[in-house]
Amino acid sequence: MHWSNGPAHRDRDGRRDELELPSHCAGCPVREAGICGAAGVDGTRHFGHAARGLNLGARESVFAQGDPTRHLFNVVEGMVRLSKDLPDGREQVLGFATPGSVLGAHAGPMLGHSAVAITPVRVCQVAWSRLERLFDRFPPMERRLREIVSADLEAAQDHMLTLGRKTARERVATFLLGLARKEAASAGAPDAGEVPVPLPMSRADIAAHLGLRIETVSRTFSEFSRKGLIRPCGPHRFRVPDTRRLAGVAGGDA
Amino acid sequence: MHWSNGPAHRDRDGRRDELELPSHCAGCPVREAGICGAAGVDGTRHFGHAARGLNLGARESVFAQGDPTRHLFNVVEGMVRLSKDLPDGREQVLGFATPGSVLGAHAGPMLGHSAVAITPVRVCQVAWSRLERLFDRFPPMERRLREIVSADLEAAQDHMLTLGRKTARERVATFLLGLARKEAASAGAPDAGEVPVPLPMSRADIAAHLGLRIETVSRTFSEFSRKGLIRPCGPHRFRVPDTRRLAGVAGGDA
DNA sequence: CGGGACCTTGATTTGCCTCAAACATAGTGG
DNA sequence: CCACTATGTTTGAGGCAAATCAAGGTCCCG
Repeated sequence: MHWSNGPAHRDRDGRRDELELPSHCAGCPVREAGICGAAGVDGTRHFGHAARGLNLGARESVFAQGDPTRHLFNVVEGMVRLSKDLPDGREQVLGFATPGSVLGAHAGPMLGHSAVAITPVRVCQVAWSRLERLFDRFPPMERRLREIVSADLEAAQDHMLTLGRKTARERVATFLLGLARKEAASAGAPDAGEVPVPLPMSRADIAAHLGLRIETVSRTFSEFSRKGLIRPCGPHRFRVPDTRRLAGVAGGDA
Repeated sequence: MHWSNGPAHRDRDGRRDELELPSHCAGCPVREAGICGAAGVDGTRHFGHAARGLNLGARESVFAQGDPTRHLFNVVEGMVRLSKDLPDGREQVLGFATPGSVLGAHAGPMLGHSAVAITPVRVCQVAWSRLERLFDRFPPMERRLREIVSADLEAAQDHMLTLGRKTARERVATFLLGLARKEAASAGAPDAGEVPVPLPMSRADIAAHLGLRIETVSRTFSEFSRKGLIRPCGPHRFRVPDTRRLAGVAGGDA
């Protein structure tokens, strides 16, 4: 192959691509799931040049409630806690963002919630001003963003059902089952059983997510352990021996 | 004006427009707020031809949880109750759609909730298959839809805070205040005080929205009346004498 | 080995739910 | 026009699930 002056500069179809991507995009694990991958290699390249990679340590803030809506973020690695505060200090955790999640997709000029890293986190940051120009050029990117926001809305609606109508036991079971299913899906496991599920957030975060108090969450974890619904491996990891049984306690959701 | 062969066939800029719109779009009150108005008169015309107007009576269903995602709906007139059911019959009302709201913007193949008319309703129905072609031709429409879905997501997040962290009194106050503000905004009033606010939904709907029981909602209404926080005009209309005071009971939300 | 953050467990209180019944209001048919 | 029913709303009394109050335990890190 006399025309090749280096290894793997063309992919198996003979098109150039990886070569022309910004270095921080080349091995990105969420490219296909994220906005950047929606408009082909050309779109990814332009997106990559408009974006900036950020690394944050645990407890560092991505943005705070009330900040101006200047950037969109794509979570690449780690977990981010999204929360909304009442003026008197009460706090609701809206959800936990994982790789592939989009943050900051607000319609208004102010962000309605805060985003704080729970674990070390890598995010991709793009200014809205640049993003709008990208969307004009690559409409599939905007479509992808719309689909992601729609999926977030559906998740929010599921959680409204949980908060409004489920008991403490059902809420905790729903939460653990959701984590386990997500973990199984991202690990490619067929069923959520016996996959060790990481639980990086604190009991306080879980309580604030489920509309409960720390003590109630802790008691419910203990009860589930006693009944064999979960098998904890330290306070921040667990297994689900019988997915079906946990789903029964969770009360379904369709 | 010898070239004019009829009244008002050209607008004040001299361009043709109303003339070429489908008759059901000509006087549409939500055109500017909706998806259809996002891409100029040309976009509205194409949207109007792809859409079908539907009139529904109270209690009639727009769509049901589990239905395939085939159409997008734009509410033109009336109020629609969005709800999500648990298999055992418990139900959470996710929200109440009013003129301008978009329904059926789901990413997945199945609808995650039901939509039922509370009052007589007029909606505009478009098949997703046609809508996607419209979006390809008029990207601003897709942008508008994205913005609407983002706003819905933010509303859902506000409601998660209400469901997860507020007391019964705060929930009811938040709900009534929200209705009053929306009514004042749509009536063009500067403040929500003294505008009579319609309350078309039943106590059961309100309870199912706020994660409470009917009795609790009714008791709280009675308490608010006694304290002068609201002035009911029959069970389905009320006034807010002092917006500030009601907002105090609502516990804020930013 | 001391200090602090986090988690678990126990005892008690309470806000909302549950159960129960009376009271409106509207529609129906005699 | 008025029983009669169905549907929705209000009010009352008592119970319970989760909050609150209060220790004590565990883990990590300096």
